Amino acid sequence: MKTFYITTAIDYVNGSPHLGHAYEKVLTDVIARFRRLMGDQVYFLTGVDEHGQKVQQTARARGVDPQQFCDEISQEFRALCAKLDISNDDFIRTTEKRHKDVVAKILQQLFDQGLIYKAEYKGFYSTRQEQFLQEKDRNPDGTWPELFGEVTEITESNYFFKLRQYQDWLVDFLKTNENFVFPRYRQKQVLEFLSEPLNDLCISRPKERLEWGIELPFDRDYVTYVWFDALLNYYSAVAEKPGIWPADFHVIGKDILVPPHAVYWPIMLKAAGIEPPKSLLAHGWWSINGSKMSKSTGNFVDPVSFADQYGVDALRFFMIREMSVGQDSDFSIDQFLSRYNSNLANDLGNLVNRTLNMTNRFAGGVIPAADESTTGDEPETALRALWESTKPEVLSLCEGFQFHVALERTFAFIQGINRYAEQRAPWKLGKSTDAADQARLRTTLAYMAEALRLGTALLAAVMPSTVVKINGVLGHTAGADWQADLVWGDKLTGNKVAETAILFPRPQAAEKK
RNA sequence: GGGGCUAUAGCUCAAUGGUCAGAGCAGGGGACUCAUAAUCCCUUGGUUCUGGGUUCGAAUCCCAGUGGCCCUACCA
Repeated sequence: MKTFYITTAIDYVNGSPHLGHAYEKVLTDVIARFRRLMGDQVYFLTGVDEHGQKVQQTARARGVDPQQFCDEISQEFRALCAKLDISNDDFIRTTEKRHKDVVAKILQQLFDQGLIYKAEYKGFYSTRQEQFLQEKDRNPDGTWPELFGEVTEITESNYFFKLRQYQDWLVDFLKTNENFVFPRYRQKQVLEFLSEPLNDLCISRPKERLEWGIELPFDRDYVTYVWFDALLNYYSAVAEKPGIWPADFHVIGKDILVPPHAVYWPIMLKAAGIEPPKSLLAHGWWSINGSKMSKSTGNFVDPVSFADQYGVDALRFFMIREMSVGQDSDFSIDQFLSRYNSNLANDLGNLVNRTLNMTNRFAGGVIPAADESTTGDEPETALRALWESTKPEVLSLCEGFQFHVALERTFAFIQGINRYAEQRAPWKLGKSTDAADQARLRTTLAYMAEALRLGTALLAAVMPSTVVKINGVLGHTAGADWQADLVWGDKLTGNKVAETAILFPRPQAAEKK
């Protein structure tokens, strides 16, 4: 079986993690967990991009060595993964030897193949910003904006990769592989970009203006342009591990689809004789309270402290429930609390608690067997029917990355369990001594618990620790075969349940502590 | 300037060109008491951004606007 290989983009360590980083990790994690649950063998890679000009500049500004700076920020990203319950199998840093070796090897190979050549680049250079400027950077009157400081036209020798040579191949590749980019409509953007002739890609920076990078193996006066370096992480991480490459999905932000991932990357691989990835998944961006994320204006959410305050699974749930994959979405505390209270605290958390409480009160804390004389009745058949329609729908939605709708359907099922409880009213049945009522009571408690187990199982990819907790209070441990567990049965019969469980305390109450 | 996406109820989203555009939340009314003031039932609410067009039929397809987001290669 070929491994399902999925990656996030590697995060640039120029700054600390924010909500966008958290989302990408959680989204990728949900896909990875879902594939594992479906029986695939999964390899999940994430990591950090540590070279380049901004890292060098920021490290200098702080008066620390770039490597030391990278060590510190990289640790924050590792901590983010741990905090968010990300199930990555590997974490790559582009300053690691395993990565640098692969980059050097591929550069040398492309150079030997004659696909890299030296040429002069002429342009307007801003010393203050340490970068070449584009025509679009100019003021309308032709002058350069103040932030660039002194701008001079200079000529610089650099190495170029023959990108253009592969343009026709790439267009053909994209037309043959219509599902290369998800969502599909984004592939149009790539093809539109390719309707103009590509320029060859400058893949070097002279050391006089940038030292913090991977040295070109064929010219030690230069370091590698950071995109060329960074993209190779997906391959370098698994170059020594057979059976993993090619990647099934690179999960990335929509901002880095064109040109790096959809143009540079497939061409780099093609040129090096390596199979291209199977697909790219481009997700949208979060705004915060309706406007762009910005640290300087304080419009910023720290995912780690947010998770500390409200719970990791609550944050994971919100991000996946709220965002339609590929589209943008807005993050606000009001919307978060609305989802938290209605779905997590009221629908699910309260259902867990009332199920436990009634089982304790009316059945001595042991989940009874459903009584066969009643399982053909309308409330029971309706609940089972709801499950039978919910399950395939949710699985199919998850296969298509429609996780936000899948969660909506899952919670509709959970609401169905609450509705079932109201119909049967076990608190009334419990007061009756009639044998038929006692039979209905046993069935009701059994059905509530079983339905809860099943509904919870559908949340396994999104809220892993919540699932363990709910199973725990039901005296249950999920089996190795998830799909086999998604079958209505009597797995819980005879289990001793916990006394009580407040899984999602109301935030107001939590704050009073 | 060029390109891609997007706009549906107060909010977040659904709706292979085909019944009266549907859900959840919020709002209003009622019921219930096992439960985290919870749950359940009923219910208000739409010029599908605007203007044209194609079609027997358009939220959906085409054209033009408007707002938002992103890209437009050497910052990543």
